[in-house]
Amino acid sequence: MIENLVIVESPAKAKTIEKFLGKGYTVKSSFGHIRDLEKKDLGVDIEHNFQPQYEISTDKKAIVKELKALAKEAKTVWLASDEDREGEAIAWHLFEVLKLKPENTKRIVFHEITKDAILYAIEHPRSIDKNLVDAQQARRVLDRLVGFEVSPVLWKKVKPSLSAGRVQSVAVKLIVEREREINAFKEQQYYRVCGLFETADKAQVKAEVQERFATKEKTLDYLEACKAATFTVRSVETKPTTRKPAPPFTTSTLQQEASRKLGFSVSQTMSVAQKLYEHGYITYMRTDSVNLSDLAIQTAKAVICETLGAKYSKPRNFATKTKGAQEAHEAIRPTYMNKPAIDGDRNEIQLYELIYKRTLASQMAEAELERTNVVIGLSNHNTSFLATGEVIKFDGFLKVYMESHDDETDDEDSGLLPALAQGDLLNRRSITATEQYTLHPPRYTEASLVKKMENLGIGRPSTYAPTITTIQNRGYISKESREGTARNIEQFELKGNEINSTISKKIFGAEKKKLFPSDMGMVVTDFLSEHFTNIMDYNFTAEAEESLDHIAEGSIQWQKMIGEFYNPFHETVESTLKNSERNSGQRMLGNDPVSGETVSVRIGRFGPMAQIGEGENVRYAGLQKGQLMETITLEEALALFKFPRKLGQFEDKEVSIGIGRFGPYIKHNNAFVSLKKGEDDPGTITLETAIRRIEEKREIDRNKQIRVFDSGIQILNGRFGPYISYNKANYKIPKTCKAEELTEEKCLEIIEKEGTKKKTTTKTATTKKTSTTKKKGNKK
DNA sequence: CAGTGAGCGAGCTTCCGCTTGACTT
Repeated sequence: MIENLVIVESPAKAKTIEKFLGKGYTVKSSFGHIRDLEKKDLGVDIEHNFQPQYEISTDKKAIVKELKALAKEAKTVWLASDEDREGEAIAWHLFEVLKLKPENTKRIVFHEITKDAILYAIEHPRSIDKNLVDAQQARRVLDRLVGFEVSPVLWKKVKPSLSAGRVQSVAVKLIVEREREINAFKEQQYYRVCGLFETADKAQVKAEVQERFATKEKTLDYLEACKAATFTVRSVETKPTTRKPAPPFTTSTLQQEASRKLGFSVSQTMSVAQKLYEHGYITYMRTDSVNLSDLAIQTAKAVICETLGAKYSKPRNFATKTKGAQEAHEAIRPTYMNKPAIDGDRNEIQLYELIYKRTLASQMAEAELERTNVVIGLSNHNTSFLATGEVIKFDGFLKVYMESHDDETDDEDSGLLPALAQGDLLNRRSITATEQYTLHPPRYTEASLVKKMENLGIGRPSTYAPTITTIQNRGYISKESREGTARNIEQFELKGNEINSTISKKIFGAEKKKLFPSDMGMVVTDFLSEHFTNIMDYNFTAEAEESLDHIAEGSIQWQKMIGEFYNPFHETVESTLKNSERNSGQRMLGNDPVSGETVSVRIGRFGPMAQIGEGENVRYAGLQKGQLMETITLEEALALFKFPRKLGQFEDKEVSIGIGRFGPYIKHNNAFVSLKKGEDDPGTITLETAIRRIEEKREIDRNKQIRVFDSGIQILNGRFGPYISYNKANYKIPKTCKAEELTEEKCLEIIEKEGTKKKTTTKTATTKKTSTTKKKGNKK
């Protein structure tokens, strides 16, 4: 017999709360939602007022059974899921599924896991807010209807297995639109002019001309003018400013800062944060709130006063401004503010330090700065130089933490300026004019996409990372790094009475871990934008949220809202299925100068491809990595048909050059060797070089083999250490075995064990395999 | 992984938000 059963969402939370409540309370976790719409079917009974068809999720069967048993013998059941829409729904599903009785069930909520907050909650129970639950049901049903009615349209009209949804489709659209802005961007050349001056007491001043010079001629004219000019300080203006610390972390801002400062991916940040949370080092990591508990504010204050002094302390609480924020939790902060460092692996230590400093800084005084602008005039020209200086009078929060920004440039040197006064004459040391190019809008990183989504109110803290993974898995977008190309940059330097010109190389267009749309992403975005304009609208979610708020207030019935959406929506689905063409994104590029036939690109069964002609003499070639159907030129498309290129014979077998999914390769005797990046060009590589590459590859392969058995079993040295290769499948070697000492029998044993394991575990891998074997079977 | 791009038809795919593990090539 137990006195009280308390059910929360997270097991880590359960542990903490159990400690606070002590004897008489059993605290359990539901591990999130326990029930959801039917997995297989639509799960919504359209005919009967959108009645949701719920089922207990397979991975929750065991926990539901356990909770049921405990609830039965408990005197009072406390439903303590989060205080937001989803949390309220979880409480309601628990109530329904566990068959709880109203007279001994109590609903409690708290925003922070502190003893006071929990005890207060226990003293102030309420009942389940059915209106809020209905808002959640509407949200759930809406997402299901959109996802499960639009995706099948894509299967029919574009390609099987594709997906569409309220959140993911808009996320892809953001990336597609950005790519198009970049393609449409017209870069402009200009010159930037900087000067180095000297005061009478030999102090140096760096300044920049406020104007951009559009041409080389104008730039050189200006430098000529500088030759004869005298330079005078026209004005000195000093203004005190302050800088405020950023609020403590939410999921989104943590992902952004961890990306900028630590180079973490969005999902990496979340898994490291999860570990910190499970260890009890930080508060909950999926939150949209910047709120801190009073306890946290008080302990931060104590820490700051003790270690840095009272003048550094300025306790504050921040207001959440994010659209659609639900604020069920606190901001992400250290559990104990008096713990500046933790034990853990490198990533955990770094992320904790980031969270610690950010939280502490948020409770610190503003930094006081003094910004100085000095205008330097020329005697013979009305364009002036501007020197800026920034002096920190009081560092305040900057002592521990400074937020980073996406568009940071490192060449901004606004440090200390020497004492200058109006009318001071300055000596010209040197003036340099450097060729520049305007930059296209930046591609999204994972983290900047999350920021954008949050601004639009699309997605939730628990879904940012999974959504980004999904749209990559579907092949709509990919995270890539590109090397960029070197370009000659001209620089003119005026020193004394001479102007010297130098040329230096600078890399342009380099991208690091940026999000690029694929052809499929673009075709699907266009298709959806054409037929489902309202869902693709950036305001769709925001407007839906407004309706959900009305449901939560009790002013509309949830089925009414869904009905108003569904009826016209379903008609669009039907008419699109009936009337729209299959969409392969085909684009005509022109005519082949040799045959005169048309050249086009489109998405084929195996991805984007180029095509010459139609009917009998049709020829195909796949597009290369980095090429987009939207931007490929006729010349680039024609070049794809030059492969495979025959080079000649080696060891009585033909050597040819081809271009595959992973770039250009050499084919010889059914073996494949990649060309060397940056050195070999597939269009011009000679037989001699190709043979050298083949021989290099053979040498590497020889070193790869640890042991080879007659049965075909091989022990190889791979990227992740030694492994067993047999019948084109790879097997992991258990840590207890030494690769060099493995016998053939032992290998077979491992293969058998791994083989049977695979069937039960990796679902995605097995389904993929069956689909490919099917295709092969069909061909024969 | 190194090429492919036909057509038929069965059977499958798919959403967003709550939670953790159990996966490792």
